[in-house]
Amino acid sequence: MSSSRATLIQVAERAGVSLASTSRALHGTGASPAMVERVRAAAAELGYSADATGRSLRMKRTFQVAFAVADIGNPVYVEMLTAIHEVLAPHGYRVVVMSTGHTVASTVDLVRSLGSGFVDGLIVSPLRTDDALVEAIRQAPVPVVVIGRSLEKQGIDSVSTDSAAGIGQAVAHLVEIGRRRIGFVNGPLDTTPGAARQRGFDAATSSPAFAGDHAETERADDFTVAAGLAAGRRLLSRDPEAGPFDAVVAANDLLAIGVIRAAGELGLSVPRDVAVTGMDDTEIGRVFQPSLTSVSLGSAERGRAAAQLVLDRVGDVVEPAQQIAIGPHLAVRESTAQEESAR
Amino acid sequence: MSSSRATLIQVAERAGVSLASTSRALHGTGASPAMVERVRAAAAELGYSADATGRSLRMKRTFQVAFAVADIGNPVYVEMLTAIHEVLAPHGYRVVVMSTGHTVASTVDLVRSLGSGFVDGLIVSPLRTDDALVEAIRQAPVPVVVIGRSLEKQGIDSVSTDSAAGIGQAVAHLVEIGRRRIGFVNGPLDTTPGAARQRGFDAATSSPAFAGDHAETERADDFTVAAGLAAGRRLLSRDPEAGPFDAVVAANDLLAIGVIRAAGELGLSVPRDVAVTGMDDTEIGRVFQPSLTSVSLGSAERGRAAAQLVLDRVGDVVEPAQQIAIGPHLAVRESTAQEESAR
DNA sequence: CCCCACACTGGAAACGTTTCCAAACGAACC
DNA sequence: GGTTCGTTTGGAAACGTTTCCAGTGTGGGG
Repeated sequence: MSSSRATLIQVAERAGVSLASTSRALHGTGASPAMVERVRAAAAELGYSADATGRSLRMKRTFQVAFAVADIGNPVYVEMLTAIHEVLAPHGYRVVVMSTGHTVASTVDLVRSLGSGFVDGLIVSPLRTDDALVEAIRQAPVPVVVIGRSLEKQGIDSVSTDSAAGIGQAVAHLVEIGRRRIGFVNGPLDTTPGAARQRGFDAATSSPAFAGDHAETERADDFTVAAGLAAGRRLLSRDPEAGPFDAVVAANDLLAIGVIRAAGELGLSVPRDVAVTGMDDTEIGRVFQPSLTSVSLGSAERGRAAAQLVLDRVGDVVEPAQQIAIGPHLAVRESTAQEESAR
Repeated sequence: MSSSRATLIQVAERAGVSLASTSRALHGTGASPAMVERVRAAAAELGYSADATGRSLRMKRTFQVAFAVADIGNPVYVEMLTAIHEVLAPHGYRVVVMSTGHTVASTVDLVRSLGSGFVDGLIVSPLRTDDALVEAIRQAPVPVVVIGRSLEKQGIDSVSTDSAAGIGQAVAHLVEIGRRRIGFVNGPLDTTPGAARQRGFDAATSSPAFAGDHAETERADDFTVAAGLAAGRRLLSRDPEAGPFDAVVAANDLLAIGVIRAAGELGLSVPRDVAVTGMDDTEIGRVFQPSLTSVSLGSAERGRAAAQLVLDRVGDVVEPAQQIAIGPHLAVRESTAQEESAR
């Protein structure tokens, strides 16, 4: 916290050569070995390291990428952040964390703020999307990659997953292990994931393979454990004519954990009485007791893909918008173990 | 992703006034109302927003703060990050996430990299500390706040907690509910938290209040669930003369969860047979079954305090290094419920 | 009626870097 | 030995902003 930093000019003076040569010598190209040696020595003596701001101004590159989500604490986003950082850091890019806020309007503001050019690209995972946001993204002065639903028609780079199909996989798995009366605990329908997952559940339970079986939905206020607990209580207290639920599909690992707790309160054993599936395949679900069967949406993989996409874009590759899709896959664990293997 | 952005010069031309006046009009000070109006209009028409890089270069302020930890995925750090972001964002500061790596050397490198001035301050929570790191921090060209142990003697701003005392609280609580044979599952001793927690356990179990009771330590390879599971198995399979363990203090929530799983495997019920405490009071522990009694070290609070400290420092307040201490406190939950209230 | 103080404006410098351009130098070829 | 080419070097501009300084104009007070 002292000693104002050395500048390139000072290095040049110390080495007794011109500013231009100094820059070249340090940066590496077009300088004689003698010059490089000389400048390096001077730089080392002064403890010089190039000022990022000056360089950014000249090069029109900040070497920063922003990652924006509504809630940085959400395990899914944490996993993405980690993956993004892992991809970007080796390329010399820093990651700036930002919050989209919970409304579309605040997300639009965020995208607009890119106008001040503090970042070379943005990876954003919006909870809700509308035309204004799409338009703002299209107008953005730097590459923007959306993690969420595919925005192919809109001509925007996106990394998506098919969470509807993922819910289908969960339902298929439950049917396969003999469950017939399946409840669905979903989050708010006005969010992109909420809507998609509802579609997935409705489609799966109206398919021929499900014919004759029973399905109902209960909606939680939020994608949290607390909301899942409340919704789980409501759902499992219902008394369908077809008989009690023997399985619950949750739209989320956190909701699933809430549901499992609700089941416990009501004296139901998981998975014996009720099998439960989650979605996102988070660490918290993996270590839970019983460990949670969950549909992985490849959070880390999506993060990596998005980061790579930004990297490509920043490299001036002007191509049509790319759509990358990461397929969901089911990780089967204790919460849906076959009856005989459950202790 | 189009239209090269408008510059202040263009706004000035459009408004038909000088560059200087334009800047003043937008920035707010010393311009006539008419001028402000005129410039504002021009800026709006051009969709102007000031370039962060140019401004940074001139003002010698990046309006960015870095937060560096070994593992961004760790729930404790996520909580800190969230808190830091909440404090900094309203002040117009962006948060850059960085990784310290797992060695002291790489942390030193990171601190040195501050020399390139891409950030106005740094909040770092190093797993391990040595003289080289302390020296690097002292030499750093921007304010650095350390979250971890107190660095008062070294004259470095720090936000610390007394995790040793925290372990003491856990032990006291266990003694209070009648547990007499307490095991301790700790992480690596060569980390700052590992060392402190061991000290805390040793102190607590050698105090008069503990006289006559039994204590043993088992060391996990890491602060993870998997390591906790392995260590838990080892510890609980021991057969002390004093009788089987009726409580385990874990240095960490993740370790605690591993221990609980190990107990389950060995047919031991928590909390009836073995009470278990964790540390950090993470969400994952709160929602676990049984919910985890845990020593809160105030992660969010520490994050907030550190952010505030950086903010003060950036505001040129040159004062002696500050030490902020956040007291630990115990959150009692199901994993140490009294025998009679356990179902 | 003159002068002074004040509010406002414009010119220009500065922040630290990279890179374009021209000049200088040496070597190689005819 | 003169010309040409290629390599290396230095001067200077540029990136976009804020702010110092001097200058202009207006108002009011003497």
